[in-house]
Amino acid sequence: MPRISEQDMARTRQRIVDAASPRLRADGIDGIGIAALMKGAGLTHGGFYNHFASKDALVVAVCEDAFAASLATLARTVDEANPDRPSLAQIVADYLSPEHRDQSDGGCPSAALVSDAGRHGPEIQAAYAQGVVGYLEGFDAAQQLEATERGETLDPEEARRRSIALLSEIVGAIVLARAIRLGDPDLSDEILTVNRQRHLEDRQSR
Amino acid sequence: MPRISEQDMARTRQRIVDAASPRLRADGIDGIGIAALMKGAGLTHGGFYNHFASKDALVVAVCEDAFAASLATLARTVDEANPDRPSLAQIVADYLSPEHRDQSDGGCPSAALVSDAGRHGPEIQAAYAQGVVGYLEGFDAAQQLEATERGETLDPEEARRRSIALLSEIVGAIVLARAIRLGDPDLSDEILTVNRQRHLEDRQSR
DNA sequence: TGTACATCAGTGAACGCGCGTTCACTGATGTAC
DNA sequence: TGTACATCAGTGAACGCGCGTTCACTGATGTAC
Repeated sequence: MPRISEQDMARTRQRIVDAASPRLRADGIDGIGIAALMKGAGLTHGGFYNHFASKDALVVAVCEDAFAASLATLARTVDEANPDRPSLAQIVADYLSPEHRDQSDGGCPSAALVSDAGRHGPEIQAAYAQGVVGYLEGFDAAQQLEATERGETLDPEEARRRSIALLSEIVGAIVLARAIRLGDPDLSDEILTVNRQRHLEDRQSR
Repeated sequence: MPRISEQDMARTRQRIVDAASPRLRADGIDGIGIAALMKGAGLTHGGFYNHFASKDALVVAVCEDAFAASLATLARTVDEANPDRPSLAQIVADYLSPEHRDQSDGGCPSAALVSDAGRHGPEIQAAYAQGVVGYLEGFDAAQQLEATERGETLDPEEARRRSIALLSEIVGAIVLARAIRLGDPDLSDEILTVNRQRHLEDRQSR
């Protein structure tokens, strides 16, 4: 009965999400309009509401999607089947790299959307919070695995506290580095470098 | 010759800055318009350009003003003439309090404007960067004073690294806490609490 | 002191533009028989 | 198999609105004489 299959509908919807994701991160939720986002997906703006009830609903979908992709990378740190799995330190080093700072349209949605989420409603904040929960669980798991490999045990509550502090520090570092990239490039680099090094020291002294 | 004195002009300009400062922090640079900001200052929007060359110029002025006020509070930690001067730990505890999180229109401009700065031009980023430099200098000075009081010496480079890590952590913690306040209030509180406690431990173990 | 004039901060209409959302329409696809 | 009809994803004009900025104007204040 429908003109196109459910599968095609889902594909188009995903195309909209894929096109919107980088632009929302780069320009902010209020920094780019429906028309431009739909044009980026190769569509006209009127059809948007066949797929989403509102712009907020799209933002929720983008949050879910972007966090899922980001968490998949994090999950590789605990993929015991993968002999080349990255360490948590490696993940942090990548996160705090100048490349990640300068790639504002991709990368971690935590960093790109954090202030936007704070200025929007409960639906968007709930989607964002789910992503934060996922990050903390990923950090917890990575810490536990690395402790086990060193033959140590790690109190789950202590692991959680470290995960929260780690997420706060890397999110803070990258948003600060991005905020002054054009205004004081040296200080921007220094913020990334210092936080990268401090995390390495932490790991070594443990 | 001029209709009103230079002093009156400066007063009106300051009134615009004072009215704009909380609203820009709460709604974001792109979240509120010139007309609304001028109305908040009791003026009509057309006169705006008698005082500022552009909206960006106002944002620069607001950055300078808000950081100056914030840094004045920080400077009290090293005011040796003040017997009741707050410790750095107290400053951090206030910064990471639920009250500061919920007062999104005031408080630290670092936190409120960090993502906005990242999405705007070099002028705004330069003003923002100046504020960050001020914060770091304030943290350095407070650490040195507290080390001296404990009869210790603190390597300036180590102090700077700690200042950078501290600023990253508290900015990250508060923007994350604000981003999920409506979506997961318990986790929002937990992020503040954990970072507060970690900072206290740090100080004790040193 | 009184009058004519110049200055210019502030007013409010207007500029072109983009916003989120609605809606009458289109035309390719599917079903019914 | 062929034809009539229903569905509905996608189109593009339009809704009312707010944006940053410009500009002709106003009227209170200052200077000149």
